[in-house]
Amino acid sequence: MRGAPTILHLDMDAFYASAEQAAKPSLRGKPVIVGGLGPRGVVATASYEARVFGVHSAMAMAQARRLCPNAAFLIPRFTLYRKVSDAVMTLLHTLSPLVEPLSLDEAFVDLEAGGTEPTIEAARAVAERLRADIKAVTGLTGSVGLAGSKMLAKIGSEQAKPDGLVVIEPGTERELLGPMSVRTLPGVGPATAETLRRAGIHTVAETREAGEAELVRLLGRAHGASLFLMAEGRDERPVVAERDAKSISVEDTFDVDLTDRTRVQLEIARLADRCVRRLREAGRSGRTVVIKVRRYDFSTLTRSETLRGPTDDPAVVREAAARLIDGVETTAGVRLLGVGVSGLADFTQEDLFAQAAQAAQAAQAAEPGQAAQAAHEAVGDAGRPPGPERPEPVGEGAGEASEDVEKPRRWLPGSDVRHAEYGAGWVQGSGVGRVTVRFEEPWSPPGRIRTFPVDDPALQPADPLPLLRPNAEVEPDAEAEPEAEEAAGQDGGQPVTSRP
DNA sequence: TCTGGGGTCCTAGGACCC
DNA sequence: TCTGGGGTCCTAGGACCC
Repeated sequence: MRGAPTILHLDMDAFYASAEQAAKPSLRGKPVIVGGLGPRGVVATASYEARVFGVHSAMAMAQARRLCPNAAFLIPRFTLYRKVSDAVMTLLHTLSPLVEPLSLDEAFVDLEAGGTEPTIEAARAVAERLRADIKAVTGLTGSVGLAGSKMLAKIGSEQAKPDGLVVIEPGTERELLGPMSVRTLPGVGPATAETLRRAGIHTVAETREAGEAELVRLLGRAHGASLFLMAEGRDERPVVAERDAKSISVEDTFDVDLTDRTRVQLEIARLADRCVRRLREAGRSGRTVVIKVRRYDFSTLTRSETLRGPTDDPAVVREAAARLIDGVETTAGVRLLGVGVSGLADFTQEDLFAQAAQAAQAAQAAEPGQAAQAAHEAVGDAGRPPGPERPEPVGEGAGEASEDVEKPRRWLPGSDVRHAEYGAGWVQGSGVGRVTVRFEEPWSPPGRIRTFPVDDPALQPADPLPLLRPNAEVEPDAEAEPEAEEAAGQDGGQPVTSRP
């Protein structure tokens, strides 16, 4: 707890939906729903106009369509969101070296570590300027909470939404928290809330009154103790700059349950390859391979296998995943499959080579019986030596030949296109051999719709346009804050993203 | 047309070791 | 042969978060 509100929490407002409205002038002021568009999709973000109809994150897309049939339904465009996010995070780093991102659209900043004077006035001034800079650099709005702890800063930004700033003055925390729902506290989800409700605990004040011993009895050691501290407004968790990932995983939900065993095995192999691709992009390797299976009835199980040493070899991960799925009954139907890797190490391929040699030495030094055992463990059931043997390119040729086959182009609603004659636009919808495109740019007036055959060669997929017109004057408080200007103009004053 | 995808942390039991 | 106690690793599941 601090005497001054120098912990800042930033939360961008309806981030994905707002980015889409900024990119697509015809959608401004209208309900926009971003999420999975398949039969089993869920809502990722709903614009405020759509929330009026009761649509919210994590809702089944089918229900969202019933509640708000006239909304624009769009697939997420993570490339765009990541670029906007990078620009925002760059602004945050001008405030302090201690920036802790929680997701693409959310972060904590320790202003005191960045040299902001520890007073309400100074913190408020920094936050107001940040909000203005975010607006200038991205065209989007973010809400900010300022408080003496992470928990209160986050509660503040929630109260500030949309497009606001709330300062929670140190000393007022207990009074503020008392009447709030216990669901407000971090770590209290549906299950914990239900446990507490059965014990007659609904508010933060009641949580406090229950006492630590009672909370520990109800919720277990760690959870009970931390909940009691939070309820008292005591939160000493420091802002920590980004930590290394501890696991990497990929998963797919299928439009129709899988029952064919061979298909299940094929999908597991593809997922393993995708997972390793991500692992390698991150420059990491992993030691424990996990598969996840969600069955037709939504029951979910995981199976894992820990290797002798870390690997980033697609064949090794594929084979481990294959062994694991072998032990899982799937005949009744599978709706989701996943493959993940944990126990991550920073090793690159070369490091692993040295490590494998070391492991071999260690095995030799051990008693013969143990060495045999160690070798067996390292190899699993596949009869292969430990370590990063048989390096192999991931991707093409890595058991995914079918992906190279020319597929019919799919025009997903919301995706960017470019037409040889009409220029930049986005897919509004498609069906029965036709695709409808609206031609507009983020800085143009709302544009017109045209329809083409899906295989029209003049129509091509495109990269997202920047949200603000390239080379537009961007002056986030230029004279007062040269650092912010630099952040805004990484590529010569062009904000957020660049045109292909 | 019920329920995504990517993560983190905690718990608990058994193996194994000292 | 009536029987410890702690520490770590592994596996599986569950709650929670965005």
